[in-house]
Amino acid sequence: MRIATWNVNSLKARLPRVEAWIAEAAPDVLCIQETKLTDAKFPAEAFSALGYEAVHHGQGQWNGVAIISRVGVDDVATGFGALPDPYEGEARLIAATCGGVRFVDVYVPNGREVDTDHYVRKLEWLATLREWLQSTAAPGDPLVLLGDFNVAPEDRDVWSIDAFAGLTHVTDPERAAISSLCDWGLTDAFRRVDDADGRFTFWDYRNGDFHKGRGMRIDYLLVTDPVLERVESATIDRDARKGEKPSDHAPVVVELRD
DNA sequence: ATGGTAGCGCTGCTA
Repeated sequence: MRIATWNVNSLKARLPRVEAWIAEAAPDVLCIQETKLTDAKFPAEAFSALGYEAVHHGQGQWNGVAIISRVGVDDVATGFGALPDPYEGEARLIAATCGGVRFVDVYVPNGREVDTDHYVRKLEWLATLREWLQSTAAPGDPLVLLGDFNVAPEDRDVWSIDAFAGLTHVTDPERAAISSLCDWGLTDAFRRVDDADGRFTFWDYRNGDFHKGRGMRIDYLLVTDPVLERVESATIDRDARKGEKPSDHAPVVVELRD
């Protein structure tokens, strides 16, 4: 089974690129973030034309997450259920079971600047995610928590740690929140098979960052042990960041043995 | 080169 995560930065602006990528990469399950659409405007028929079922959780203008699958979409859930959401009203989580694996697709809040209200609520959102996970799933389940985490787990996951001094995405509390998720029973599937530096999934549109190699690895797939033992390969599709109207993120693809 | 990009939606916010 081939699974992928991709922050598309507006599905309206990116639909032609997403359709082309699906046709070429042929994922079984693609989880996307930042659709920036209402549910009413989600182009489900574009995906059914390619042989995929899709479920979407959106609000319009900002955020929005979707799961696109050709191996079924069952038991769909959105948001944190009964738990209070520090970003109430923002569409940042959708979960579904596809091909026997539970997928939890997240768009973690950016946090803007350290020690602001947004940053504090980002940490609370991640703590809530851990609590929600613990109350709705077990580490022995085949599960993938994937998406745009807006946290670079290690110094080598940014192009220059010095350039990030005092900024969000690399602070100890943010990294501790990701570690806490992993402590529950998750492992970074990409790092399991690729230990190299300079592996990035996001490059800011500004300053020509992509062409200068100034990126960050903030999109990943955290998997439980039953999925980890099936991981065959993990790649970042940098080509998807090139060409006409690219997203500022590249897709991350993980191949699982059957 | 002391500014640069992109998307949303129409003024300035978000990333």
